[in-house]
Amino acid sequence: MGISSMKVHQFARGLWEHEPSLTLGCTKRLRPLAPKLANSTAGDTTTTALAPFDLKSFIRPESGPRKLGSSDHQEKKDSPHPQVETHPGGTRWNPTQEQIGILEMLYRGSMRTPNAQQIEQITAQLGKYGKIEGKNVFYWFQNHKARERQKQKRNSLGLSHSPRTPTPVITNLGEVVGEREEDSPYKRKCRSWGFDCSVEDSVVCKADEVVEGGRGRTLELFPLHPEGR
Amino acid sequence: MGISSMKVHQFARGLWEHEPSLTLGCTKRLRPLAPKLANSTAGDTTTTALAPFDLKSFIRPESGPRKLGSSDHQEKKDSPHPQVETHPGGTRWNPTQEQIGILEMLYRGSMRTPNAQQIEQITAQLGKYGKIEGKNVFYWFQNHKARERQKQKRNSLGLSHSPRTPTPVITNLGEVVGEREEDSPYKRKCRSWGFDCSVEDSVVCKADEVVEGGRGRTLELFPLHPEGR
DNA sequence: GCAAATTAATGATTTATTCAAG
DNA sequence: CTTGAATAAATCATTAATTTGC
Repeated sequence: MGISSMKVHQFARGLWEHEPSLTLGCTKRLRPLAPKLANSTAGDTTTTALAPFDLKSFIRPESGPRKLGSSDHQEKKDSPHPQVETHPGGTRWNPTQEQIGILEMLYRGSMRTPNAQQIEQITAQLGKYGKIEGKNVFYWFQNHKARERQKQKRNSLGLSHSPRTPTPVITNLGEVVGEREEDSPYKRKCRSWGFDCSVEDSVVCKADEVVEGGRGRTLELFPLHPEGR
Repeated sequence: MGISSMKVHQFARGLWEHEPSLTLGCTKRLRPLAPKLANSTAGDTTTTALAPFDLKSFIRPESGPRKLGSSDHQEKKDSPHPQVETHPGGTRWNPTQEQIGILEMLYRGSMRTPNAQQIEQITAQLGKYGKIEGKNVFYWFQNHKARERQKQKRNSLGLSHSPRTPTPVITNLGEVVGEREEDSPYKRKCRSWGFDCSVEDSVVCKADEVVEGGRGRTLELFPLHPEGR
């Protein structure tokens, strides 16, 4: 019984994003919105100041206590020293253009499900352009692949290439065909999970260390795999 | 099935070797207007040595697990039939009675989706009874939960109405939407990937070290693939 | 001109399926 | 057949471009 409903949830905060001081604020990524092109931003207004602390973050999700009946021991996740929270918990990866560019390039190059080793290296490389972890790379490929697929499906479906057919027929119930993409689905299994570099804090991943420093032994992670042999 | 992927993306490989002049296609997030990427983060140190980004390294010619003598190409992951034979030696986890017993106990104790830390500890404990890895624990819970659920579903279905039928809501797609199990389904998010114990090769995870050594923070995980061994 | 409200995009998780070892 | 392993689909959750109101 433990209980302890301590929420493991801590406050999020995007810290690493220091000020946008000079230059214009176009550092940011693109708009997630509709693909319309319109440049905005531009550098005139000095305002770029991003929101101070705005945040609806106040809306804290209130994550429920994950009750685990696990026996004994509760975590001691909280930090004794309230430092700037550098904790991973709340902030999600926010890829830079360089990172996205590289990932897309790899994707176009037919990479779909990189293995641990590849992820490790990609992460190391991308780490040069901004904070990033292996899981981000892993997820990126998963999501990109999936969304690319659904986009294509949607296209082939509703919009057969009829020059002018304003009324794309929407499939009733029949789902789309189930053909498996050539590049993807279920084909071979066997993959071992890996381990890997420990990127920490708000510090950017140091590629070099990660890649080369094999000696320190990397910590591993969870679904991990030993096998190296 | 099969079929062929005639088109190969090999050419892509060459692509990767290009320099960082990448084009960064603005497929999505990128915006044509964006003044190139270099500005990574603006104001901070521009030092940047920005690495050149050589993807070549990703495709590491062969570094992986040494697969003795087998010379194969690692390129084109697209291969229709990647004969990635798994490991000849049989590698899948073969749980012992004690391990299963403990896992089931935990399951009955309401544990469904242990987080990294928990997995870490469980693994450590179970490691006392036989070789095991974090991923095994992870998968066990996933599978057990899923199968337990489908078993129940099957029962309630074939068994006509049970004492109390929740009357599941069915969507037009035929999907059942009604209530989600109280246990698990999609409700809370937030889990941290984890990190974790460093299991060394074939060595069993040492609980003590793992548990206490907790300095790890966020590590990550991902799949890796052994290419055979 | 700015900032809250909208909204599309997409990062992160969980569940459903499928494959395959034993 | 049972079940460990792995991938794809569905979903949740957060971010940032765009809209809207002042």
